[in-house]
Amino acid sequence: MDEPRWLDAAQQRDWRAYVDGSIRLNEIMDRDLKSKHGLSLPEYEILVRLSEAPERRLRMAELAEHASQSRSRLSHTCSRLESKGLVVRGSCPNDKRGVYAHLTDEGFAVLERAARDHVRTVRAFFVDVIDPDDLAAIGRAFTSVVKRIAEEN
Amino acid sequence: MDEPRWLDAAQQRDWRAYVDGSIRLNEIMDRDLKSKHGLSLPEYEILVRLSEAPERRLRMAELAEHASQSRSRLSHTCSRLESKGLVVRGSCPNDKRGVYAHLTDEGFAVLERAARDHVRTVRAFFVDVIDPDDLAAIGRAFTSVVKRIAEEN
DNA sequence: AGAAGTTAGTTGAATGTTAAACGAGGCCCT
DNA sequence: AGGGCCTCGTTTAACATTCAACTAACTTCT
Repeated sequence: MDEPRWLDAAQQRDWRAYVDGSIRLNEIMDRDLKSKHGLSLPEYEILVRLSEAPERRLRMAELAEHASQSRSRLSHTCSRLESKGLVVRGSCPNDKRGVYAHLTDEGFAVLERAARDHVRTVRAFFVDVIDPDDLAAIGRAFTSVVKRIAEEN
Repeated sequence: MDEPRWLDAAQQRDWRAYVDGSIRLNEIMDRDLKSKHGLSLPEYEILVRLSEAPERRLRMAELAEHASQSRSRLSHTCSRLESKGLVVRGSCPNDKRGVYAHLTDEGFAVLERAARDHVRTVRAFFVDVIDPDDLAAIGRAFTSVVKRIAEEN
């Protein structure tokens, strides 16, 4: 039965502030991108990762990993992005199972415009409202979290 | 055209660590609750808020606010919870438009069991892998974020 | 009182996500 | 070569979420 170690009051307060804030922050980002650029946050994330990759393309599995999405979800989302003309999929020369997702010029253009607004929102609701030291702490903390989760598997 | 203030390298790193970590953390929590207790994370959140309310009940709008969900979403989710027998809805004496969501005894029992596992997961992947000072920083930071978002409207 | 405007909550349709199953190709071993 | 096993990406159907429309009830103003 084994009683768990419950969080103390301060830990609980901090954890909840995070849970709450992160949900609301997500909503804001999503709403903002959708209304101004017709992109959902996950779609935006995909475009970002592609834009940073060499030749602006990535294998589906890599892209899924970078964008923290399931493969299935990525597959669906890419289909949508493809039908909007922001991404094209092509086959992979050395591995015939493989598929490259490639950011189109239009995709890049949309992303460039979206990123301008996005960074303003990130500042307005996150970076510029918190202490720089706290931002660094967040960076450290979530880097540990990501590492911990990666180890799990 | 008004060039935005882009994030510097450190800010970008920290922001991304957070985005990445929070997505993955959510997935872990959700998967864990689902597999062990048949609850999604949003469902769990609803039960928690109800359990803490006086008489274990809240008006739909308050509950939506506490659980950071849209009213529509809450309505659907509550229907599901109701059909599982974890929640019942009843009418509100003074405001006839109003509806109370009320945690059932079974809902409370399910929550109690789920919470034990949940806190372990929260510790294993979050609280116990980060520095206590960083946790405090997270608390401060996201409290500001929530406040900032609340002011927006 | 009663018209106009607000707020509470739900609904249904469109959209997005998840979970499981699948086909196709690669890899390794004998 | 070919059997067994793994990975790649997609597909389908079930499920959850969003968005806009809606009813009912409260409020305000005259």
